[in-house]
Amino acid sequence: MQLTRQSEYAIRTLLELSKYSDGEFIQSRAIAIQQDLPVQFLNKTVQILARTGLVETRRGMQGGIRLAVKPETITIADVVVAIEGKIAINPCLADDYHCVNRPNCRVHEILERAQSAMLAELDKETLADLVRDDNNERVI
Amino acid sequence: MQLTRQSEYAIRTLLELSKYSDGEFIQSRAIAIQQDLPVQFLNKTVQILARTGLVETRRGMQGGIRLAVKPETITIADVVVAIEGKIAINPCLADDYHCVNRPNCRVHEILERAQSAMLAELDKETLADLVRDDNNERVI
DNA sequence: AAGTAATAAGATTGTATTTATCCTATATAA
DNA sequence: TTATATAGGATAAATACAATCTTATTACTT
Repeated sequence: MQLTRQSEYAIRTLLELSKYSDGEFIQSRAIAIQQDLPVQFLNKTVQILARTGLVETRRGMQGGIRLAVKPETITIADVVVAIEGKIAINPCLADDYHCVNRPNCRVHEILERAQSAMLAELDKETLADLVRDDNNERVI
Repeated sequence: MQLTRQSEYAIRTLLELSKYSDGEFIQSRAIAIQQDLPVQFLNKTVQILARTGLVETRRGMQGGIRLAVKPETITIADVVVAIEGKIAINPCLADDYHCVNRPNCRVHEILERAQSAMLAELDKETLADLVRDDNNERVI
């Protein structure tokens, strides 16, 4: 329903991975330290990203995480949708929500417009855009 | 953090009141029936709207609720902010949120831009706009 | 003055969601 | 075969959301 912390973590994770986009696997622990995120929760987040095909993972020694696609092709909206599923800023915008006022409801219509405006904004920026302007230097 | 059902209820309530904007007090029960909302919860919502000055209430017989301002001057954003307080579509946008990446954080920046786009959309429409196009006829 | 009708306000409850953490399993390289 | 890293399930703690209950307060009506 909303943009959770996990979405933010996912963005930061992918942002971090974008800095290394030359095929090498980065350990989740390193990302967690770098971006100050709880490791275990980050691992859960990575699992989701892996299932949706945004990252590739490798277990065992020399294992870790890497982008599965070019950072130019992933928008922030892509990341958010990967984590949250279909967005609905208000319950009445959810697919399975039954409302007596449908389908001709001005409230619904306006909320939907607001949501679209938000998602459009998130769809403007790719990971590549972000990493280009990011102030956080690569430390490790 | 998000646009709750209570926000939607508030919008619907004010929308309903806008249909009668000639100074008469409408009972919350009538609004609840008209818009299919839980009465007690609606009363809570009205209390908030009253505190923020959007509606006036009167107790006792012949009492009820009415708009405190003209429907042309209330935007949907006004209503949402009245109910939710300062909006933050992501925890990192909250005022009291401490983040190591501040103040130079691209993620924060983009989320903020998305939020602004959303609020701008909600700020475009007033209650008067809504009631003009509303399909729900006044029944009582 | 008493009774009735309406909202105000505080307390409480139930549920769902969010944000983790723990533990065991599985894969992989050295 | 051992050390290392993610996978996945279970669970827990915290928070938020939605709703209800109860008692007060206000105000008209008779």
